[in-house]
Amino acid sequence: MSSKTTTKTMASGNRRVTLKTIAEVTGLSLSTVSLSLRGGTTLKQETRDKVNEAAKALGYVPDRAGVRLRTGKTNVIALVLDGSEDSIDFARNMIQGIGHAIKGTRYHLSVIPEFEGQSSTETIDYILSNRTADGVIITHTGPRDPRVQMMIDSDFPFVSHGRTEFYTPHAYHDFHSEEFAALAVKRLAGKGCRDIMLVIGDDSTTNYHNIVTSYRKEAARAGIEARLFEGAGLSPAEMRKVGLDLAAAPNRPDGIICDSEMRTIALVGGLTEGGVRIGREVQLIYKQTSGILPTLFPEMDSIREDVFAAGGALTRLLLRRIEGAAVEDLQTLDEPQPHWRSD
Amino acid sequence: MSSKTTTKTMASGNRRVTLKTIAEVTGLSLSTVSLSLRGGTTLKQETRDKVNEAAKALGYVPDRAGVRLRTGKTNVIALVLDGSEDSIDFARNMIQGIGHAIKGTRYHLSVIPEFEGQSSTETIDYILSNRTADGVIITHTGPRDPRVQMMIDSDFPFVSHGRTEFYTPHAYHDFHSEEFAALAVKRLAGKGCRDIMLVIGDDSTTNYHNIVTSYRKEAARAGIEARLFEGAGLSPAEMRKVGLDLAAAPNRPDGIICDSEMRTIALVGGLTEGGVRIGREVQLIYKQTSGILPTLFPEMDSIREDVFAAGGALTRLLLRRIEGAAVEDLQTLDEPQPHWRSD
DNA sequence: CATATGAACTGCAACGTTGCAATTCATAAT
DNA sequence: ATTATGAATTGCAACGTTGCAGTTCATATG
Repeated sequence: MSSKTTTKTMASGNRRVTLKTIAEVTGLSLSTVSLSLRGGTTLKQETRDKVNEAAKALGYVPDRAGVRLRTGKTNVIALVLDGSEDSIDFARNMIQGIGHAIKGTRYHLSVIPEFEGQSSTETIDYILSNRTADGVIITHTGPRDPRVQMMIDSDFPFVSHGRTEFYTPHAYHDFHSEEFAALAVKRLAGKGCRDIMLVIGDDSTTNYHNIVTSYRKEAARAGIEARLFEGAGLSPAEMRKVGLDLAAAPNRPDGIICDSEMRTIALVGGLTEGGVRIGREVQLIYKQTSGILPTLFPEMDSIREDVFAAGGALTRLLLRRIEGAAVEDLQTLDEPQPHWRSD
Repeated sequence: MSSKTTTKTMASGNRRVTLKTIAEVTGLSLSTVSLSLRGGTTLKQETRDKVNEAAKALGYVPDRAGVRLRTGKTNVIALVLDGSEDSIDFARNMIQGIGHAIKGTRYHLSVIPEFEGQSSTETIDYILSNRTADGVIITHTGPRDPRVQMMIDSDFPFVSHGRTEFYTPHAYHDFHSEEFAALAVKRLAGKGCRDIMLVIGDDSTTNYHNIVTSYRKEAARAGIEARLFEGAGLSPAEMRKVGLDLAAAPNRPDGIICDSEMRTIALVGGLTEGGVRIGREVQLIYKQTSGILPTLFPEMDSIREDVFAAGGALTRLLLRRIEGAAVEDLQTLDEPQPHWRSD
């Protein structure tokens, strides 16, 4: 009953519109139509116009299976989705970013979730041997990430959210973690902290090493104590307990840097329960990615990574890679965006 | 140098393994191989064994494009991902649930993100006219959801996370919101509340109506005041302000039910800032889906929906629907799981 | 007038799969 | 020995696309 009807839906006797349909309508051969639609320059303008008009009028969209069978091109990009909970709403932001970037292209997004501790080389192996996508996006890379190795070896297009330490270069778009750590340390030092602590997670990632190295260097330069707390395997409840214990500890640090939203929430919960006021007894800077934390802790300093934008950037790099661009031109770093509160 | 090498990778001269390869190896015809692999019962056991062995040894996997072109079956299920931020990590949980359920099947998951306010009928229209998936999962349905209407009309397999009010039945797996509201009201009444408030979002969803109706009914039964606060369009910061104002309001409710994690965080932030202690001056019950809130507010009552499980349930329903099961058998409700704290 | 040139278009095969119609071949019935 | 029966297997066409090798046909060249 709605007056808003889909314009695309044709009269009635619906059969799929294929090249053949257009050929019949225009009176041209199938080959000509195909050629024309792909921009064959040997065709005369009149013919090309005729084909284009017919294609548009009929709502022609190339059949993915046909194209794929013939050319091997899947027009699919695959996102291998890490199970990590560190960054809140990481999946949604990343996927929306990708979705936004492929809008208007022929690409579809296939998502392959990974589960805790599962070896994701299987996933890559599957994609590689079944050519199930034209390119892959992976996240949370390690220094010698076996997935990266596999894809380099078989010269398969991919981008990583995260760097590696391979000699052979590859496409990536990464958060500038070194800069993150440096900014955070400087800020804490500037606020007068003398004994700071970095609460950090998964030591298997390149990110971990980048942050830690930069953290130590910058703290040394500022001449302040730099401790490390490895929160990797801890559950949120355990992390909360850490905060609580820290609140009561005699040698409590006067500044904390936290690289994960999940751990920030848990830690702050514990500290607060222990009577410590963030911004007073302890300074805290966290890495912010989701918009939830600023609502929760509007008065806290943070440094932001825009995951939506990262998804877009990764996708654009990948598409260029698929089109054959040199990997050296496909490496970008995302500058951390500090959000300092009242000074 | 790792000793763990992929077993699948064949000797060297790599060409894709197709039916033809198996035919050559076994000395059978292509048709026989195809028939056998699909379990042709007219073949003699010896032949079938031979084919199966060869297929396994060669690591045969049917080519998706070939199958799709021939049969029209895409072996893809599409998730239309709502942009809503209400439930934290909804996307990840849902996708992992789906991923878990399709593990071992031939299905891939294609994710189509939606953006704020965008009409998602286009998305459905695209899937429908290009047969780009065998089935669709949609979420956050409205009572007369046009997407549902479209898919019913074209008899296309789908499941929704959320019910509708159409006369024609369709497959769904939904959270039992009525039960959620009833449980929450009873709990608050049991704690002595006389004037409660439901903070709720998007009034375009069926869920909204189900909750509100049940909420009112149950409050009436308990003989207590039942207010409604529509938090739909509000940003987290605005929601926080609402909490702050509420803290200072003379007629502040003594119990609050919140249907969204995002709004819970913001509201509690505001209330707390305003000096109100949750569980003392005000009772609060929220809908919990992510594991973050219990860490943040360990002492607060909540009612849980397991989104991971929902993803799995939706997928199983959808696959049965694709296989032709009657929609009447594909409607399930997920019982809310109350988590009451210290009494 | 015969032939070369080139512009504009077309036929055909192939990608990997499936399902029907047809074929082979041994055995049983006449 | 011929034919019918049926079990086991195979050939062929088709799904929609692309790209190469032609073909057609008008015009230019000798």
